[in-house]
Amino acid sequence: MNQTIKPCNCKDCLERCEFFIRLSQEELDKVNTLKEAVKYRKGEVILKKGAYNPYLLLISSGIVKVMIEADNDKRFIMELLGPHNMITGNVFSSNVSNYTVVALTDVVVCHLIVQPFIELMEENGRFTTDLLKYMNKHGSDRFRRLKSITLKQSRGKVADVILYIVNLPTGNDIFKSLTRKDLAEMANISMENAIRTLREFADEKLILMDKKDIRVIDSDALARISQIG
Amino acid sequence: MNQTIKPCNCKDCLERCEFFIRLSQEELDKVNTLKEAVKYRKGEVILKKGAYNPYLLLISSGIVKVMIEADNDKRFIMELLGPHNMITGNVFSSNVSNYTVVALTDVVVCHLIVQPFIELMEENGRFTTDLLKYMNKHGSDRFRRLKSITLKQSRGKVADVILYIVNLPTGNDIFKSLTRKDLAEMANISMENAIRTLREFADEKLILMDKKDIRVIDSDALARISQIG
DNA sequence: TGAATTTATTGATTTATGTCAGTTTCTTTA
DNA sequence: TAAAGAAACTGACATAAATCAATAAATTCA
Repeated sequence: MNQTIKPCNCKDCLERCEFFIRLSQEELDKVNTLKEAVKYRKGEVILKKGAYNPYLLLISSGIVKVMIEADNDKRFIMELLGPHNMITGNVFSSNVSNYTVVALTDVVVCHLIVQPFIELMEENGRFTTDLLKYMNKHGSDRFRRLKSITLKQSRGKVADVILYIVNLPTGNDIFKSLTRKDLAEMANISMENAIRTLREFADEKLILMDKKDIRVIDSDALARISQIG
Repeated sequence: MNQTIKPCNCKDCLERCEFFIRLSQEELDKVNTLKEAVKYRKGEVILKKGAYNPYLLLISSGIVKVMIEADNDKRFIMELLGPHNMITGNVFSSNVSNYTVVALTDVVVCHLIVQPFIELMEENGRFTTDLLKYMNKHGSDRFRRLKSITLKQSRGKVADVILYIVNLPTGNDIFKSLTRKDLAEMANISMENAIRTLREFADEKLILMDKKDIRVIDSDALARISQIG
């Protein structure tokens, strides 16, 4: 079962988030009192679409996948997030989550209740502006993903997923936590198609596959495949 | 050629945007001095992906389509926006646009230069919070679109596009401004596929097609098709 | 450790959807 | 108003990618 620790034991998790720098110590202390840390084991659901969720989720440690789900069990993984990222989702416009968050590794998530947070935002424009910029930047990443999904075919999509993952701050070893199904759901193609495309890339010596581990050999070639779609 | 009118002649275009309500008259006046209105004719490009763009775009009148483009000429129309909507895009994190905006009808767009705007945001947390909520709400719409594109097949996608359009504030008559290619690019399928699917819906008496005009007859059935994907 | 379960892989087949080519219908404008 | 061009449509065909089925490999855990 998940363990709730309160107050949060990750004292620096706010300071580590880029958009909290404009808060005074006093404000930081206030936010800290709102925090509630929860541990999740690999594979556990952190947040389910349709669930009541008035929280901002601050990843303290570990990696999560953020995805959308259909009523059949089709899924699309929008993004992977590691430490010091915040999942805002639709919490500023609704208390019902429209996405699902699952732990890819053991994870500690700090929950920040949104209402007092909004009060802080209203009081401190600099902070809110930084937050908005932060969200905007992440929007650009999602934009690139959207472009991949809507405008490319399998090879381009899989190349993009590989490049997306190796460029994450947490980097290369994330592959060990991802199943083939995960990769397929990131590329929005079938698992078999993903496997075959990875095999192709390996045969073409663009990547090296060892069990789940994937290492990029020819980054330029992957970028070219991404480019042509 | 486009006509630049400065200062902007649409005095109320700020007041009409929901997120400007928390500005004082003084602040509003300040923003008004930053505004530059530009007229575009139907079909003209308002903003091109890759172009330098340090502006927030405020739609004063008319309808625009916001889309992403590949290097080949494949396109995906993300959203349609009408009067009193603001296109923020990625302007808070980059001055190079990653999307293209095209006028679907004759359009007047107010350009707001971003830097002084950001200063205002930093000074007025209430305003910035409202703006962020506004963006978040629009994010939810995009979310629904993403869900449609990634998890459904043609019939579900086309049903979603129809429902999306008829639920826009500007409503039903937008269809008159949209080509079959536009509808296809909204559903992210080929034009021929879109045409055939629309024909199906018409044969099944779910919609009524008269030239470009589309009228929904059986909204529930469309919702059901949307539901099952 | 070994049985059970999940995950990965491969080949065969089907299918949804895209592409192409030709025709008709609209729209524009000279 | 006629001619030219663009958009809409239709049918035939090609193909990328999904699905199905069967096997192999890896993990889990009792």
